Amino acid sequence: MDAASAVVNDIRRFNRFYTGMIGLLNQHILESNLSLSEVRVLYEIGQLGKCTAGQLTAILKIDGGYLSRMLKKFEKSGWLNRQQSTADGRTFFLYLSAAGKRLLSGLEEKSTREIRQITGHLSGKQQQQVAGAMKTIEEILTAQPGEQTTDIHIRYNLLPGDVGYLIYLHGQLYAKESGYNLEFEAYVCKTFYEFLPTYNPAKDRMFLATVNDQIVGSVAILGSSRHLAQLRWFLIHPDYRGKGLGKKMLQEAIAFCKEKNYQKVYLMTTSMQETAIALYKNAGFRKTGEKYLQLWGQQLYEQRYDMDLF
Amino acid sequence: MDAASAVVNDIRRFNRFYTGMIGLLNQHILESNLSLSEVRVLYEIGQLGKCTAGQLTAILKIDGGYLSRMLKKFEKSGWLNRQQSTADGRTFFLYLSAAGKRLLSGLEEKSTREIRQITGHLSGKQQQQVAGAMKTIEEILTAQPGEQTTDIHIRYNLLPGDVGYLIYLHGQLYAKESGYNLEFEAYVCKTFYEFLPTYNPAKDRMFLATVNDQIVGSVAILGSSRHLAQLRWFLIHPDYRGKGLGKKMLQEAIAFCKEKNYQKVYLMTTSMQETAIALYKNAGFRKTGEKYLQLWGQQLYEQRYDMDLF
DNA sequence: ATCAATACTTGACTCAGGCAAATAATAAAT
DNA sequence: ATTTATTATTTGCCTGAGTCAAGTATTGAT
Repeated sequence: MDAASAVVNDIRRFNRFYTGMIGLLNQHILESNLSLSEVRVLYEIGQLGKCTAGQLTAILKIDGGYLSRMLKKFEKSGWLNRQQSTADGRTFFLYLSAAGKRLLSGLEEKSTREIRQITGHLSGKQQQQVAGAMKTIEEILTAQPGEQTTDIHIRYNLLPGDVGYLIYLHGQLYAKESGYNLEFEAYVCKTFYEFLPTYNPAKDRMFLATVNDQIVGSVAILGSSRHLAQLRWFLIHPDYRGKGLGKKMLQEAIAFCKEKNYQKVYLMTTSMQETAIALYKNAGFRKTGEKYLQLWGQQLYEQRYDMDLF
Repeated sequence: MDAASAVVNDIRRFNRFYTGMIGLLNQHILESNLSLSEVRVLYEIGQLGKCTAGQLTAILKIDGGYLSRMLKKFEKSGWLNRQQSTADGRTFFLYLSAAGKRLLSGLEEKSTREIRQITGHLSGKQQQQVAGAMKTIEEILTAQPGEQTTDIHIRYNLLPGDVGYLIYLHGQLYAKESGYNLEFEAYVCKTFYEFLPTYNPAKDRMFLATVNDQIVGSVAILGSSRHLAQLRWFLIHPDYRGKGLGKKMLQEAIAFCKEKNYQKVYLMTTSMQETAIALYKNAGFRKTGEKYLQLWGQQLYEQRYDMDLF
């Protein structure tokens, strides 16, 4: 079975599962004298505030006639107020009355209790996982084709765990993509270990691209001397490549160099990092040195790139 | 709003979203002359193979009378065969006939088309993400309270990324739980950097507890000399504490020491690591030294624990 | 043999919800 | 200005999904 079919099966499976789950989670509706559709309508009016019947039929995809009767019932029960539009006498604006709002919040409270009952025995982390997974599904499935779904945030401070996570990313990605062995990870370890005691925000800066607080890209500028800076630890997680993130981060890094009046910035890389090198060149770096090395279980050319800033 | 309420809201939100989604995904059912419940029953019989009406009411939580009529309809349509149990004349075993199976596979095909329509514009990765998120939800929500949901696996080899991830875990957890600053993470970096070049499986061993290939606990034995070993990097992720994992890992580590004929094993820790110390003591370690230090942004007692192995 | 429990069936009913025609207001066309 | 088409909502009419309770047949326990 190919990957696409597997996905379809997973989704179908989940549908079946969640059909049952929704049944469980909507039991409170059974206790009220409302139908699921009625609750959905009430909720939607509560959310939209001022809306018309037409909007509701479009959003909830329910029959207009059915809705009309529902609204009549709501009005009769005192949950809903209607106000004819002055601009268009055919339409009525719908509002929940105080009683309607009370009803709705009562329903939400019951729903909360129900959800708590189902998720109560889960650990905090599991609950977070479930909520996170739900968000993922919703975001991806509601995204319009081509729309940017996840927003990437860049931060500049170094928090506990960041260094380790960066080493992890380097170790894992370079092993996967370039076949580097564990020595490389030890080397990265060393670079961070040597850097940390000298870290000074006045001359050094980290750029950490994060998605949901998880690092997906990095680059750093370290002041080597008064006039020379080194660019290090440039890395973009494969899932977030091709979105201009790398370019943006390099731009920010170079802007920082200029801001701090460095005259030159350089970086070390290897011939294997073709994608990164393309970005370096694009940003204005030029190759200034090359040396053949056998390192990290690979045969490679260590290269130096430099860039004059002013 | 506290975290728990946020989770509840996320779930409620998802319910609303997925209620609509299920509507979309079940449109093919409208085209057939079957109700959602009928399809669910057909599917369930198809899955279970040989089942009884009672089982179905229990699984799908539908009314017995309704089910009875449904089954009659299915039988009449030639989709279902019933066979009275010889052991219990009240029950009938239900099977789909060839026609029933055909009907079901036709429905699944339509459903597949529908899912493809919705997921078609997504990238392969996004589809994987959706499917993965769905699995997460299902797994977590179907787990029984107290049930071991995730199985923890212990491995002994060091893969690319492991070192970085361990540093990450140390940096993050010690910062959160003991307030250590970044210097601590640098220190951990150093310990790994110094260890890696000397790593020798004949005398050293890592123990990495993983869940879905993600490290959730660790401990290591490093041979200091022919007769003395050091236990290091003992850590259990908070979500996986209190399950006996720490105890088990220490036991394995000590067993390894004995296997390699070390006479003594020692470890360094600080007075703040009370939970770990309790486990150390329980495993047979005794405190042999203590020194006051100001380190990692904290005031603490560095302690040494030793254990004679034979 | 009797009685209670279990597995399913049948009868009687309700009400959610769909469809189409009706009504009423507005916009467009002549 | 009048007709015609369109849109927003309402009403009448209907079906069938699903519920509840009583009924039948079988089994197990005493």
